Amino acid sequence: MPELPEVETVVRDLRPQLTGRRLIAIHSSKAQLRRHWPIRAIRHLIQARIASLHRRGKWIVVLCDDGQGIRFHLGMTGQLTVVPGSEPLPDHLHWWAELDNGYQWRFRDIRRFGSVEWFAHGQEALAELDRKLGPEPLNLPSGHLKAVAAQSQRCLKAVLLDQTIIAGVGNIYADEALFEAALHPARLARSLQTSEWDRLQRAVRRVLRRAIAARGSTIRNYVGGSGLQGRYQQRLNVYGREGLPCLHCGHPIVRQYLAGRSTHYCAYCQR
DNA sequence: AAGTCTCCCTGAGTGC
DNA sequence: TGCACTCAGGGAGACT
Repeated sequence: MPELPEVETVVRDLRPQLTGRRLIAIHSSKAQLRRHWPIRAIRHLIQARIASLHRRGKWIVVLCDDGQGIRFHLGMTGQLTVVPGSEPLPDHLHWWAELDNGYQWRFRDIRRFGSVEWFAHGQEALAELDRKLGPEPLNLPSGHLKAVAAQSQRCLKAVLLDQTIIAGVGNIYADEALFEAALHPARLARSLQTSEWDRLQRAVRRVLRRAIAARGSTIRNYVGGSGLQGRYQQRLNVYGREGLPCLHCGHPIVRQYLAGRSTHYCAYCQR
């Protein structure tokens, strides 16, 4: 399940493999993804040269030197990789581009929750994300969470998952950050003290930084841009550990359905 | 307006 | 072994 650390890893892996490369041919499958890939986009992108790769929240935007852009979302099972063109095409491949060095840039997505979009003006793809997403959690303005959520009637889990509040946190890292901050996921946002907001904000940043350093978490299908799996799943404190002893106090980890997602926490450590 | 629910999708896991 | 069933969840849009 790609969240910010996984998407960041993909972008870092792809950047040296794609930057400066020219697109020779583009193919897209008939299976419908969450967004329609316009057929005319292929004609426009042929011979375009890739200039830069960007991550915003869980989104990836690739800009070409003529201003065009391609925007990806990995959804649940999306995989964006660059492989030698001689490698056989896998199943669930939805979009792929032939590069000028004989490699192929591939987007594979088993569950098709992901998306590929073409933009005549790639900067607009980024601007649109800036309009609808909250700030990046790795450099949040201090006091941001309190400023935007202190009046909210929602629980903390819902606040962390809301991409308009902070961009890039998903189910795994929301649970991990709440454990790190020793805050109960069902706590109402409006009940938090300033010091608790600060603790939560620091915890989010710490958890994400550590996860990026470990190349993210591979729960089922995630792989980085070079096809490598992540390692952070070995360091998760609560996510996926229902019934197992809390690594801090030994009480069993509880799982509860919250904000539409299964939520894991230690009822003893997180009040 | 703010918050919650439903839907999309497929493979893995479970129980009989 | 085979089959039916459940579960996983990001984001869009419908609904309360």
